[in-house]
Amino acid sequence: MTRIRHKSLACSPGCAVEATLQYIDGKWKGVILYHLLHGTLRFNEIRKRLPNITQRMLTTQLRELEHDGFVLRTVYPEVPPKVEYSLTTRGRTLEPVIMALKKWGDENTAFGQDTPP
Amino acid sequence: MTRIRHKSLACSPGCAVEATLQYIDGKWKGVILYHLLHGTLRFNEIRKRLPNITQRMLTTQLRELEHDGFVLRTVYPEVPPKVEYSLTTRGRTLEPVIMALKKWGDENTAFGQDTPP
DNA sequence: GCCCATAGTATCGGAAATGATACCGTCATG
DNA sequence: CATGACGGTATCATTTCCGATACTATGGGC
Repeated sequence: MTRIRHKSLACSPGCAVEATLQYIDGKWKGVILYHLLHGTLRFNEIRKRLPNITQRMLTTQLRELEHDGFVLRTVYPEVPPKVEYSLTTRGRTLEPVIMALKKWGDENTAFGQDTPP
Repeated sequence: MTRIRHKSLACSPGCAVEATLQYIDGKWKGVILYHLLHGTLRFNEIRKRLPNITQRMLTTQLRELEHDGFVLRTVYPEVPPKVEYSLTTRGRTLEPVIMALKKWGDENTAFGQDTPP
């Protein structure tokens, strides 16, 4: 059910590079983590920030991030449901990585913008 | 023929993160770039450093890296063939990204080793 | 009674990424 | 004349990922 990533990983030195990439690949995880760096968000709040993601994708990506220990999922027993997502301590260790990605993207692609809510 | 990556990219702010990831995803590119950071390498030298990659995969990944302007491919008209791969200036701009990935991997996974040739 | 919001699941199908395997050309060596 | 080194291609099968769509539960407001 939960995807079986992080399989063989049989490179030699630069293996650490691959290992890290395995965690943040998946088309949406990078951005999700980026947004969570700025604070706790509810499910639909994340969704608004990722206009093209489907509900299913967001759910699975969040589940994987949770499974990998980067994200904390807090369910409030209310109706309508309320679920908050935030970074764990381990999740925050990815900050330098995410920011390096962001920086490169800003400087080398057509995305130097930041639209505040 | 050449894969059509870098498609929609319709996230809002953290888009730059995704944009960068699109270039270095692909299961092998990260490591390839990492090894090339240390200097020019021939085809089979790279292959030795990535025990599990198939010839086809190495070729396609290198072609994509070349297409994206990160890698320079130099063919020497000799027999047997000799082809060298090195980073372009643009390729070197990825160094902080690669090193951030490497560092995180070293500190947070079971890959704190570096086996010298 | 009916609709809405929230945070999901379930199911299906297609596209894309990766892997396995076999083959190619040329010259040097034995 | 067979073999090996090097840097590939070609073809096919499989795995994996991703998207579209439909469905669910519950309580509050109208």
